[in-house]
Amino acid sequence: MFQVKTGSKMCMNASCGSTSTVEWKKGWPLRSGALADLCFRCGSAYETSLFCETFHLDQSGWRECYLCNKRLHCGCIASKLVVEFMDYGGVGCSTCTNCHQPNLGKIGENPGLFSRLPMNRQHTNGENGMNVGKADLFSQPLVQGDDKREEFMPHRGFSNLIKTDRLDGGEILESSSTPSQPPSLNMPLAALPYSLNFATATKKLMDAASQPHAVQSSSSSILQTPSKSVLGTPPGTSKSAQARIGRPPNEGRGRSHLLPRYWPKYTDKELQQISGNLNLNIVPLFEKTLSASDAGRIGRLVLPKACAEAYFPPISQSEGIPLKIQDVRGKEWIFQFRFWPNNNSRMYVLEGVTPCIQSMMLQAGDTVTFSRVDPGGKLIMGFRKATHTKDIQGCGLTNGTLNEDTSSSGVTETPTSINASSCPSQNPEELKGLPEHLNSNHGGSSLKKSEVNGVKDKKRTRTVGAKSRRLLLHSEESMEVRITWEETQELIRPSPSEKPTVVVIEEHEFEEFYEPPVFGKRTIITSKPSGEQERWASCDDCSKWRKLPVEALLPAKWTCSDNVWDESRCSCSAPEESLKELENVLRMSKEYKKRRTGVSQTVRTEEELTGLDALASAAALGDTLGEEEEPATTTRHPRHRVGCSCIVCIQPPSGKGRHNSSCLCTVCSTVKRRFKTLMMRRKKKQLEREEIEAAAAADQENKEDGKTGRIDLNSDPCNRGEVEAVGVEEKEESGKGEAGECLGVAQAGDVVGVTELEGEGEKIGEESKGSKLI
DNA sequence: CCGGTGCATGTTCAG
DNA sequence: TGAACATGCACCGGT
Repeated sequence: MFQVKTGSKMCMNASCGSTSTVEWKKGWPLRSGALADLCFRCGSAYETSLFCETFHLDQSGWRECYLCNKRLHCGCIASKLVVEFMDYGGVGCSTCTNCHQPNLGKIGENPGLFSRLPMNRQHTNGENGMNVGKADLFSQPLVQGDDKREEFMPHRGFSNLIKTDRLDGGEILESSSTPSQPPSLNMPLAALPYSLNFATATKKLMDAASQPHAVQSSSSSILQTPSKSVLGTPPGTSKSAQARIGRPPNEGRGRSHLLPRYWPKYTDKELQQISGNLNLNIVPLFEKTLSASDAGRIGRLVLPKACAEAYFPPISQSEGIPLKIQDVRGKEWIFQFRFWPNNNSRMYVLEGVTPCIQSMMLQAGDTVTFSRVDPGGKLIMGFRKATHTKDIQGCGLTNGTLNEDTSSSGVTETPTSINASSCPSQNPEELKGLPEHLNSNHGGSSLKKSEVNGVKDKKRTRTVGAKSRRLLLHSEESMEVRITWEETQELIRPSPSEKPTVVVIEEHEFEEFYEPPVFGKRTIITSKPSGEQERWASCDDCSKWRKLPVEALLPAKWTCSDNVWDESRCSCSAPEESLKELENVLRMSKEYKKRRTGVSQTVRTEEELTGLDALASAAALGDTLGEEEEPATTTRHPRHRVGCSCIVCIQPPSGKGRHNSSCLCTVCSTVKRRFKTLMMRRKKKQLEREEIEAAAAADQENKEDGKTGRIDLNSDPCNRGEVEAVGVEEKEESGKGEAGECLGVAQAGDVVGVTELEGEGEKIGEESKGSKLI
């Protein structure tokens, strides 16, 4: 049940360097794949890769919080230092099962590994028996009142640890709870699952950073940790703030150690941005480049086994558990975290990720990042968009290999660093965006580019290899990248200096330009309930959305620094607009895209949208867009979305946004015109039907009278009339459709304020033109 | 028939 | 060589 093994390994602490005999325990009820060893000489923590095979707790077991390592916040010793972990949703610990006090608090209040020494001494077992924290306290699944814990403290040789100044609890607490701690300081801690030993890890990093020989050690993962100067430098002021540095696990190549490609590669700036956006302290855990399968519709994201076992809650059942993960915008998602048996092993997946992936507009090749919020332990999911291949291929530093980097996570995209670094013709300013290890001019690193993060490029990009790349290009999702001519039309703008010559052809006015058109930036126009319109554009550097005047016309390449309309947001460092507004814009962007795709696939092939559909689109669009806080679904029917033409969704809106009956806006006039035409058509049809019926009756009467003609028993005069009427209708319809007549049913005045995406006004018009009558 | 689910299999790569 | 992972595919249930 409980095993203790001893072994020998090199202490990672460069200042120690001893080949210590360490002791580790197999079978922590915490995480598989991550155990802590302690160097006998210096006390540095090891991370070993033993898999928890001895026993495996299910989620009903007793343990400490896997996320935040918190326990005993209530200070209730009688609770055996155990709390019941009730919520796997990323929330963290629940309440002490003994005193029922909430088990939430700040790290500083949390008795950490060594800060519990006074308490541990209560459990000290003999001269050398020492409680080293988790290893002792949670080596067994205990139930309340279980005192067997004392039997599982067979540690020997730890006495000197207690005496070590390094392991002073107060010092640890201070270092691990310092509020001003820069985010990067946490990164290496993240490599320690459960932040096992905050103090020693921090100390080790500091020691390593201060000792040149440690940095030179190619085998040490400390190589990739941020330098001391970086740690102490406010984000954004250091060139390293832009450095995308992989933060590796603490040590070694054990079986369950994270491969370098999963090391979180946040720049400090990104981390700061995320932390700022969420106002939280973010601890990067790992990241994964999306495969075609991950980004596909199947909605399953394959998790690296080691990462899943190291950072996600342990699961014993294949069905897994629901896992709550928050995205960088603060939206919470619940995924099913589960596994499949696979070759005597496990394959971990997150199920139900499609909506999240789509909301982030991710594709195969993009990267999702997983972080943890400390304190609290909430899981955060971010992302980084892959850059265009063309931006990288042929550029010197990356040697033509496909680099997954990067414009980054959601609201905090910073593509410039790697983009810039990829191009040989850089000025010194641009070089500031280089990761330190890529830029030999800074920091004196002599690493070759192919050895970035201690791993060859091909390894980093393995998951987007030739096969994946092919899939990437031809996957259905990626087809959206292929911009259509119709879409291109929207981006084309007359040359700014050009004045059009108006030519009238068959009573239609055309603008002629002699200069070739220029491409503009795609933007989104929204409307407030008041009717005021706003234009939104995404910065090409940081991808933040900026609110602009509706009359603003942007060049193809536009960044925050070009934002002459809003001085407070003319820099990429400026925060984005409110979340609500952004959600609205992003939703519209998505819907816009969807609508465009849908339109190109349906309307283009056949004018299937009826006048009612077009009307419903207009109504639903207006309804949705007119109300800023409305979700993507219509308020009428949660399952229906913009454009839905069902009877529910086309109901006239009520309350806010309703147009006055005298309104003469485009939509209202269209509705009125349709209504008028419809009434005329109905009247006409009725007349025709009456005429046909009368004719049929007369004909039958004649036949009966003459008794010479045969009666067609299969003929239904009414139906025949109906068919003929439909025929007439269709004929008439096509004619009117070509003439641009818009018909439909709706009550005039029932249309809400309509907000147009750029070009949508024409789009609706086009739909109407091609629409059939009802 | 279609989409979801669970598992199997082929490929890649680290040890 | 075996573990990890990407993806194919059979099965099953719902429509």
